[in-house]
Amino acid sequence: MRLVIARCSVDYAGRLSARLPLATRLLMVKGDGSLLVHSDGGSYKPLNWMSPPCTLTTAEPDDDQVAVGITEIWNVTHQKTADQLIVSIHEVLHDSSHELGIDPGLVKDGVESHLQKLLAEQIELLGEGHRLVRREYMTAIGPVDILATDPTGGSVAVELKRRGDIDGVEQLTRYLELMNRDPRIAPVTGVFAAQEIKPQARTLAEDRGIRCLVLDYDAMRGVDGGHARLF
Amino acid sequence: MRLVIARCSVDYAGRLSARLPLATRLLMVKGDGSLLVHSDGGSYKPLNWMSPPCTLTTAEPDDDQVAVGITEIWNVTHQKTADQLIVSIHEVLHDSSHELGIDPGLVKDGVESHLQKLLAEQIELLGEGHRLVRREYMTAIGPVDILATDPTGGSVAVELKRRGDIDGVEQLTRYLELMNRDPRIAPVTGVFAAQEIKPQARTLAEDRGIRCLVLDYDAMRGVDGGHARLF
DNA sequence: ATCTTAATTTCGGCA
DNA sequence: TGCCGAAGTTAAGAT
Repeated sequence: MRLVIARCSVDYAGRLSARLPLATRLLMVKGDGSLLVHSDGGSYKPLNWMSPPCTLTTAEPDDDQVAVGITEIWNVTHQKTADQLIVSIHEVLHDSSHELGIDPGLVKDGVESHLQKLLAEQIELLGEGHRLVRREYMTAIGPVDILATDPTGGSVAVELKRRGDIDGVEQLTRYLELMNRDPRIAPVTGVFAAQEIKPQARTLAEDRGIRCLVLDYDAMRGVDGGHARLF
Repeated sequence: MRLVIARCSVDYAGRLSARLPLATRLLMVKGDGSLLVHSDGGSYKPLNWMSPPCTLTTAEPDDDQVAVGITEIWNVTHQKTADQLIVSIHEVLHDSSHELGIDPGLVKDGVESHLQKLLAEQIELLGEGHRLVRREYMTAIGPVDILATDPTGGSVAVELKRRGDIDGVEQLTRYLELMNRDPRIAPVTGVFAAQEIKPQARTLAEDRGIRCLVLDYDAMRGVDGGHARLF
């Protein structure tokens, strides 16, 4: 990885056109040739960037460019889309290279897929006598997170979210509409399950006859054998 | 901005738990105290990070930590959510600080508004005999991107997206419901126009009697007189 | 300030 | 490989 602090301007031409006026910024050149342009604020998104696979070539400025103070030009071109990022460097304040090696990568815990797996294993959290039919039950407009049956043998469609807001209720509503048109599985009732359900989402769901279920992730994981938390 | 290259491991505890095993990485400390952890690959998203507003404190490792080779501990805590990022540093390979100043920011050109302008100018892409009524036609629940008339004099509401997915169909459906209740403009038909329409969105749209239209941005820009690109 | 919508989204999973 | 949905989404615009 190469780190350059430079006074520069940046032009991007690709899916849109964009320009960064002259200022001092960090240019991060990664091992795969990709480039990030970062300022000293904002959050993790760079001011501009080029994703791999891409190639970086440097060029000498022409006379006009020298006249306005440009000392070096970087041209980063995407290998498939031909998107282009052009960095006009006026002054280099720092330049260092570092060998990082490949990264083992991030290990996550506590995402929706895990919650889905736990609820499938502990399907009676939906109520006594419930049975799992299958996870990711496919419909024409997408997969229902969990399909189950209630004690009477009726179908139950479960939409699962980490945080339950209105979008999730809308999503479940679409599934229920579609599935209730299919005589093979109708009637289907809905359960909206999340670690946290926002009041507006609860109101909308209950107005539509959808049952809300708040899940305790830690408790569910505890039942699962309780592997320790990080801290 | 402070740039540190270090062998380190990172633990995050907040909305989820995550861990980065020991490896050499770039730690970028921005002027607002936020921290990005970057590897030498991937795209612009860091391996892990803490968004502002947050505070960085450093601590000496305890005896156990010294025993496993930790020389320094960084604790980055979000000021509102109490999310925590803990960097256990084993070895510092580079450490430099740089004054960047505030950035003038990115100037963009060529997004959805441009597509809307082009379609308004080339309204017959909706079909022969169509006429523009107006862009950004206001309704009680928000502006319809384009309102036009078809050859029979009926109203046509157009929802425009760069990428057409289900949300856009829902949005247009709401507009159509509302407008068809207004006897002055009813009946109104819908057109869902985008550079790319996802299959599920197309299914939902056609199920609701909404016509789908795929737009070729480059061709539309060419017809527009072909104003020059940046390069 | 809060909410809604777009993004040069990126990222992971599954057909 | 391509499609689809989630993300510690982030960011910009409107209310």
